Amino acid sequence: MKEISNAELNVLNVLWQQSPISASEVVALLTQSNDWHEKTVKTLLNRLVKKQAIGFEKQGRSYLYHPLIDQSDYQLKESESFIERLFSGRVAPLVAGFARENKLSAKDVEELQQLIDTWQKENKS
Amino acid sequence: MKEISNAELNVLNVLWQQSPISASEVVALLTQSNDWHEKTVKTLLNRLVKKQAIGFEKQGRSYLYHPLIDQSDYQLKESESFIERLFSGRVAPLVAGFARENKLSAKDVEELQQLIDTWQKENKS
DNA sequence: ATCTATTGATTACAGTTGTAATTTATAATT
DNA sequence: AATTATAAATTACAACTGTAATCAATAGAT
Repeated sequence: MKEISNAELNVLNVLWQQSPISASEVVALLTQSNDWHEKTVKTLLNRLVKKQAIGFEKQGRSYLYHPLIDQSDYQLKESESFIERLFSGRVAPLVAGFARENKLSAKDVEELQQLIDTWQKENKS
Repeated sequence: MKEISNAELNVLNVLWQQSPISASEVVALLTQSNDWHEKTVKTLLNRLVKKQAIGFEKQGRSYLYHPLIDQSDYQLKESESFIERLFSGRVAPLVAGFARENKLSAKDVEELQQLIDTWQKENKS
């Protein structure tokens, strides 16, 4: 599938949070948070449709949009390629950067500990 | 600073591993690994110079290039923006994806545990 | 001294992206 | 029915990207 640009991802993020959703609602959310013009949001919706990242159903005069790609799948694929490009494939150094800059929340740490515990249980040699 | 494109990052990664380094060496490495034409690599070197991401010194007929931006700084800034865009700023879900797909190495896990321990020591309320 | 090969500089060119404005179709209003 | 407002579709346009080819300068070879 075609790459999703940064601006487009903002739109997709909205649909992942709430869907189906009308163009006007997306516009309302994004003109606010991103200070975008209505036309800009419409363009991005169109491009996402062309890229087959989202779909829609006619709802009278307007459309109701919904994602066609799964958020987890997308997150995983992008994470892998990001980590590969910037960290030669290893994830710990990324987390180390966050730790160094105090960007880890207590919740993050708790979840990470949980992941590690599970991993170790499963990989008990 | 100007954004560094994907293709450019490949070049920068080479300089972060070895520097100073001549154009011909960079070309040798990247034509191999990335199947790029020599001219392509030269273009990318030029663009990185224009973006002030790398610099060079004349070495007779040719140049010796070196990075001007710090790899750790770059990694951190990009990681933060990536995590923000895809995971609303939380890093644990990214690691969870890696765990789920068995992309965590033993070394990763060990380092993560170390990070957590340190974090907890420092955040002992 | 002239020709040639090499290296850096400039130019090319189509596709993508950010950021809309314009056009067209249609639903609502007068 | 004619006019207006609204939503979607099409068009715009410059900057950035990927991917080179061509041009220009200069160091070596003859």
